[in-house]
Amino acid sequence: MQADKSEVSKATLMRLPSYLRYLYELDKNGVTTVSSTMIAAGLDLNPVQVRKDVACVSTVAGKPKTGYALKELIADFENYLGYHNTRDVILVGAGGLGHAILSYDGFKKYGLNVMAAFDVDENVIGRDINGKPVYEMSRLPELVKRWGIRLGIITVPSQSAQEVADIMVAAGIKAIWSFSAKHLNLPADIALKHEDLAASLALLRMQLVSMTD
Amino acid sequence: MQADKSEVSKATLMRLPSYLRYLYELDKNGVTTVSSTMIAAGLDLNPVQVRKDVACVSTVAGKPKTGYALKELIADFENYLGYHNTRDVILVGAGGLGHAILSYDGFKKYGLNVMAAFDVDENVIGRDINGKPVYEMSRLPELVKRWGIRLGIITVPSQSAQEVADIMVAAGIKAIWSFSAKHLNLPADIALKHEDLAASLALLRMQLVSMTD
DNA sequence: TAGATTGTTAATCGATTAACAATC
DNA sequence: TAGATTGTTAATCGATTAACAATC
Repeated sequence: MQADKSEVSKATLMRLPSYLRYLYELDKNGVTTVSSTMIAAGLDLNPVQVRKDVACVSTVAGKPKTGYALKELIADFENYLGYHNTRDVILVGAGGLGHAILSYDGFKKYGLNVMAAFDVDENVIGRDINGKPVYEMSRLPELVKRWGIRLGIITVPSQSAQEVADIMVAAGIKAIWSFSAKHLNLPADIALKHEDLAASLALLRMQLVSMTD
Repeated sequence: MQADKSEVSKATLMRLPSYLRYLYELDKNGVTTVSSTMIAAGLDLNPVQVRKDVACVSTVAGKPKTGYALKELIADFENYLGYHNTRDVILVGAGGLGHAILSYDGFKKYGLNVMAAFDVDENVIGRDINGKPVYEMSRLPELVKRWGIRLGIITVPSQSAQEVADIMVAAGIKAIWSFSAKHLNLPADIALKHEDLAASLALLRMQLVSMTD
């Protein structure tokens, strides 16, 4: 019943990876069919919401009384999320967080391949982090074009984030994943996802305060 | 006009830190008053939304025609977000990401002080990361109680995340900030914020695909 | 058959945006 | 005064949840 991808809500899209992780777990435990009720219980969600979300992704209907065939459902999710369709990306800012991301091989299973990093710091340029070369910033445009890169990760201090984003966009990058604490002004046709840890923290602190103070 | 904190929506709460960052920038540039229109333009938001958000936080009304007094507004935001009210926290999992967080001193300005880290890896236990000691996991309950810690950060591999969360809760921690790709089952009275990078990535990839494929 | 489960339509809830009176 | 701006009420939009017929 797979819907047109543009019709799937942002909220649904962001839940899909957690469904898939749960399905992998069930699969590892030898489960062969799964119901919306089971998924909902496992992830603290509403069963109706699970059925709606699954309907966006799955190519075959679930069976009343039994639920969904697990292997099929996993394949549908992987396919929908493009986990087998690897995309090359680059990263700018080989500092603490950049280093951690370069060292983390887990993005590969999400279909993300970090080709290289870029930095302005002489001390890291030319080095190798987890097998990934760190190049001088000035080489970014050339290599982005050569590799056909469309997604860039920003892990630089906030005061440099806008400048780096502008360089990425000029080089032809179409989507930016930023971990810098800075609002980026970008052309409307560039996709942007900003990880704002201060925002998360504000939410968590307030929950904590309202709960026990 | 400061509203009861529990009435402020999650969405508003998560925007507050980005407002404050923008206000700091204006202050640095010598600006003394700011209008909702200006903030909205700077952060790509709707001016009405800005006025509503500001009303949740500010203790004085804005002036028609001129806007808000910048210094006052900054103080109100800092106060509301508790940035001067430092909270001690601990972190479990001194791997790549944990290391990056321990090395990052920027959380201090958000009122977060990472006291120490815990791990099970013999190679990091006893070491010091950015002046913060790494202790054996078994010492967590004792130190959490001694220091009165109420917030814990989880940066362990996903297969250990639930176990670590259970240990934290048993030790008296009331809020968990998790970076592990795993849904955590927790008592209802524990606050949880899960940073799901796979979810962010799903959103970004889909924007990219719908835009240019 | 009876009962658990799916898929969908309708109702509700929450957040954003539009409209507008009040104000400096 | 005229005009820009605030603060609030009403309308809209989007996402979640409830209700329920269809189905194996």
